[in-house]
Amino acid sequence: MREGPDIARIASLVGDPARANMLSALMGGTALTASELALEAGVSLPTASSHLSKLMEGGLLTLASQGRHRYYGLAGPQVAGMIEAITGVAAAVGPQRVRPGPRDAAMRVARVCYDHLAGEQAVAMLDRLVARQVLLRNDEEIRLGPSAASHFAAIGIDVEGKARRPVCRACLDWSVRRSHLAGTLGAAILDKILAEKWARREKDSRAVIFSPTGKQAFEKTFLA
Amino acid sequence: MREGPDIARIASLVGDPARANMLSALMGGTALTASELALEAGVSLPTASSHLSKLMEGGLLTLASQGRHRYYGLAGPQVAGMIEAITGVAAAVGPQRVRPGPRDAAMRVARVCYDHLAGEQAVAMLDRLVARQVLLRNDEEIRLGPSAASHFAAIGIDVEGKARRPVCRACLDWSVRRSHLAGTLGAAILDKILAEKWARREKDSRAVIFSPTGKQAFEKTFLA
DNA sequence: CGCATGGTTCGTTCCTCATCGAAGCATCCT
DNA sequence: AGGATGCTTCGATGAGGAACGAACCATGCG
Repeated sequence: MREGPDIARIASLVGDPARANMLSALMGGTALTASELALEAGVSLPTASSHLSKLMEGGLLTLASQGRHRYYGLAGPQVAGMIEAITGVAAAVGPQRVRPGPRDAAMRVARVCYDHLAGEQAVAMLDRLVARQVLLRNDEEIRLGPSAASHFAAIGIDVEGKARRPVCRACLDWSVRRSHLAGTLGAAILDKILAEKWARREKDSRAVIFSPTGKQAFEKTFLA
Repeated sequence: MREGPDIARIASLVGDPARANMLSALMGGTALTASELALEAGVSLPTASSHLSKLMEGGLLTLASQGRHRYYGLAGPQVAGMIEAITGVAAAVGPQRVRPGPRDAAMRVARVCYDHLAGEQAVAMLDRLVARQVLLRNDEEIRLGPSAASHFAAIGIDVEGKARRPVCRACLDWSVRRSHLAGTLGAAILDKILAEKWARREKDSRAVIFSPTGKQAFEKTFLA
């Protein structure tokens, strides 16, 4: 009988399909209401409410009440990192997805993963940044190259992260079997893309849709 | 209803207390037999066996049969990383451990965490390496400093990792609330400590006991 | 070969927990 | 105020799965 942190308690919170779906949905980075999450999880509103209070009690979610709406969001990067880790194992281990899911074609091209960009576009971007040695990669480990600071400064992104998170991290993509860029840099790049209106987020989805000109600008900036 | 990797399946495997205890025990890095794991989890042998076959089916464990013994071990660094992530959240979230557990004093000083050193000694070592700028740290992110290669080469450790894992990573310590060094470098350092016989592993425990002279050598090498 | 040890399989019991309908509370709109 | 929307609580139902004892295979030893 060992002690230590109650890992079973946390894992079992994620271990229910309905709750897992909710958490996955929240990996989109935006907070969602109870009814949206109920829809996402495929359960009735009372059931969802019950799950949400459990997740709250477990400290995995934060709650922001705005009028009659109650927005639930992931409690922080550490929780998001845990979900990522579990998703990675599940993807590696599962024979799953008999059909490699053209489920939502746009989702495979580009989507939001908690607070950074994922999907084929994101994978291509990381590959290119590594090829140009702006970033240096050693499998799962990613760090800034010598030219990184000036390179990103030219785009208007400050890489001197003072935040409580790594500047760059590899995040395994479940659709492709490759990694994309997470961390504060990944988040900053997504911010940039949305701020410049190169792309917009699909309503009620994690998909990110690039406009024709936005795609050009993105490729010019990150895939050149 | 979303698809993607079956994260609930994986999480629910970890979500049972008995299985969570087994996995935690295996974080010690050494493979264990079914009966050892039954003891560790506090369940009967049949129950343990049932859990183990579920973990096997889930792809979380590997099995090595040796005569009439069957050694179960974690399936790989990715699985270990997931357990670490869950443990980190559990430690951060839990009010737990009413008594901050002098449970096993030696465990708090130094213990094995999957394949690297954890505990107060390990935390001190990471702090010192960062202070000396052998390693550069940005909260959760750790990378090699300019002098790292020569510094570790002098000790007989090659930091040029070709492995499928990051060279260095921060791993949150559940006893202290600080991080210690994981990754291939962390593993190499633990190897070194054991190879030099500076310390030995306590039987049936994750505790690592330094000999008086070994402790001196360790401090001279890493805490100077 | 026979016995002991290490492990798994089977069958049963039991309890937790997910689920939903109905009813209740809160907030906003007109 | 009255009604509508968003969400939570309550209570009853039901299913999954964790637990163990007993019996069953496999390996090693004398």
